Amino acid sequence: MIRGGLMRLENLSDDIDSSGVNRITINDLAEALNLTKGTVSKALNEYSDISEATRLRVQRKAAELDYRPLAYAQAIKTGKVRSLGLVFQTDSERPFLADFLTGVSQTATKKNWSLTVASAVSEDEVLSTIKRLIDERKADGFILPRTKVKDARIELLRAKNIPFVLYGRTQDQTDCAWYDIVGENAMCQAVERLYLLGHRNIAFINSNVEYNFAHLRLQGYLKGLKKLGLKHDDNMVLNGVMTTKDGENATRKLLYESCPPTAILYATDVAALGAYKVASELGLQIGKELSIISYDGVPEGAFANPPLTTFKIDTKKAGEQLAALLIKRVNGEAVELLRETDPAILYPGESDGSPTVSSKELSCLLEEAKIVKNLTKKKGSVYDD
Amino acid sequence: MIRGGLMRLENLSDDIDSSGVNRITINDLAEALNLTKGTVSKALNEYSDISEATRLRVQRKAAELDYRPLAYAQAIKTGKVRSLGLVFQTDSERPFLADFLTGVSQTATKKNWSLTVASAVSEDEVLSTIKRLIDERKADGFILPRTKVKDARIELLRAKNIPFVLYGRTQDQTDCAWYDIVGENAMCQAVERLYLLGHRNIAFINSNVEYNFAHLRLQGYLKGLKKLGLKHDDNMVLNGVMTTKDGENATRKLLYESCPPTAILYATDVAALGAYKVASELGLQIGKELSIISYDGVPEGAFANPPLTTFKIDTKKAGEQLAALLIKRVNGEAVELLRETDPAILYPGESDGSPTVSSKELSCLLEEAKIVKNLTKKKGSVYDD
DNA sequence: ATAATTGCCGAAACCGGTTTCGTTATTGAT
DNA sequence: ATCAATAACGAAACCGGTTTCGGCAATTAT
Repeated sequence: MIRGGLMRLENLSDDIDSSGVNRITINDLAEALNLTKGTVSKALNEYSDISEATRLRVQRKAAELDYRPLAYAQAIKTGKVRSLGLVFQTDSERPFLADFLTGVSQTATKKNWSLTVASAVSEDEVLSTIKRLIDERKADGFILPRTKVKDARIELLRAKNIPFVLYGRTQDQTDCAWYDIVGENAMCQAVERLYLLGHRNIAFINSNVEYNFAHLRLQGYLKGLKKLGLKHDDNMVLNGVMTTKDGENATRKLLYESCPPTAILYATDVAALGAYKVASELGLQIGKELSIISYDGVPEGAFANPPLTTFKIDTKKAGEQLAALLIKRVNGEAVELLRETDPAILYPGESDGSPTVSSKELSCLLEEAKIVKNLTKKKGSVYDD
Repeated sequence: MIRGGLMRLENLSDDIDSSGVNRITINDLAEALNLTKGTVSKALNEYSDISEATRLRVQRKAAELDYRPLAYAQAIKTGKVRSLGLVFQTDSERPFLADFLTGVSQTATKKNWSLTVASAVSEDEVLSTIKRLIDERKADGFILPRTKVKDARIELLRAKNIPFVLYGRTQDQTDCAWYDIVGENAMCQAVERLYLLGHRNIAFINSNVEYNFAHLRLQGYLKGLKKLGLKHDDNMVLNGVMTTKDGENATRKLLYESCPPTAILYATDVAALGAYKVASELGLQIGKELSIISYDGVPEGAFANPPLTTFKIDTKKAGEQLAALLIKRVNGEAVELLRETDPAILYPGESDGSPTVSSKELSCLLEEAKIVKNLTKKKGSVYDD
């Protein structure tokens, strides 16, 4: 530990020894077996020029001594660190993150891989963070959540020839492996369900259509309308709704139309939760005068009153699948074999039902409510921002 | 790429080239500068035996060529991969995880470190996962969230001499660095606040006292009682309440006591949220007949009706501090200098107020409510499990 | 003027694995 | 019996950095 007069200027102390205390290396193992480390390595990696007998002998001894190769020492030759990269943008994906991480990391752990995560506040920062992780080889490949129709991350990784898998799909599918829930089918199914309940004026509150999932859900909604012979009204579709507050405003806007919808379909639960506030404000009973259906299956939906009818997605499973797919991708499997989808499952709540009033009657009801509301001073919450 | 007849049995394909395409290595840099790689390395690492002039020349050239050393190649000599380890147990810490990760990873990124996360379903799995990450050197040190009074993770890392920092404190503080919010002060303050509002019968619904934070919050509650000359009643303290459902049951139990509390203090928001269901069930107005205060500052609390009075913690900041502390720890700073705390900040909502009824009156009210409730058949939710 | 010191850099070892290539003993073919 | 092929392992190069050590030139001390 003595450096003969030289010093790293920034180094603070050397007395911490967290380094390989008693670590057993491949040399130790080779010595114990009276073999060379090359042979041991080949045995552990199942090379064909090692006899069955010595392979077993080596593997048994390795297990006995609890030998585990240093990931970074392996990487220096193989170029692989057995780590999945995940860079998420810190905005609205909150409700799913924990489940998602659990899924990804459990599968990674099971296969002796690990997970390197980073967060970034903007798209540019996401890109630069991915670049850094690539350059330093902290990850062998990346999981890209929330894919956009045109996604800069995909272009980057494609250009650098780094493996990746999408959570979601995208426009240009070249080199893309993915896992996705077919949300468009769910939306179509939702329109059908509302139609069968008697609704004829069904609106759609969508997320930002830059995201591929929102793009697809809109298609599903439109497909549902077409299938049932309902005509599409541009005023009945609002895009770009990302938060509960947005959802609140969008809902209000739709209800203030001259011919308000008796049912609203939401692309996301967070948006749909905004409807509850508007409904109580306007004295509407959700599931009666106004029916709503949405998508995601966040816990808050189940606690809402009445419980939200929604299409639930299994976020943990998504994480598991994506981890497995990416590992295969890094190991060189063809992307065409690495594309999976699952359906979203409907969880009926009590937020949808047969309309108790027609669109016109609803309009009258709301006219009255608006007058009452303007007379009553709203009491502000301390949390209001 | 030809292996002369040999083959790794498990390998699927070799034609994927995600390895260093066009990566610029330290050799390239050395060549461009007409120096040896050793000199370049020393220049970049600010060794004192490199002249100011060449140091600058090297660093400029490195920036120009966008040279970034491979983390794993550095690690092979230094033993450090510049990565923070975080293994979380997948149970109830959901609401904080996203913010926490954001904080940790942002600070890590800023200092050119990365974050390796894993999840585990049990304490044993947490321990084995930490062991694996150590053995493979996927992380240089660990952040331990949710420390227990006696914590097996601490014992493990202490024994292996691996750096770690606690989110929370613990009983045996040997070798421990930490960041924590002084929740015990918040609890004491809450008791005081309720006392000043006129409450004399204040109950406490606590989390599992195995966790150090719960242990401390109980101390804070007791200290508050003592300070104000209120006598401590064992029936007014319930431990082990972890979920909203638990909180509901615990609240009900307290209210069914012969002398029910007019105010309940909760160690966590998730527990306190259970009170809302009980209150609506029993026809109690929170903030009037029953006052509640809790701790954490989860978003749901602000949306609750009436909004929850709670002590908010800045989880993102906690992540940032812990990342910074751990990096310093890995760099060899003494633990005594790496211990930080912050106060929890009170966010007054409307869930606490002067009691509108005495404890005895409340008891009568509840007696009536119970009879009514038994007559009314409760309509089950589809989400009930 | 000579010896000792210092500043600065090159040469080479080293870290712990993986992979290539060479070597020996054995087997099979002619 | 001879030769080619094969099976199984050893020897050594190699990966991309870091760190030790040695050496030369310039400076300082004697």
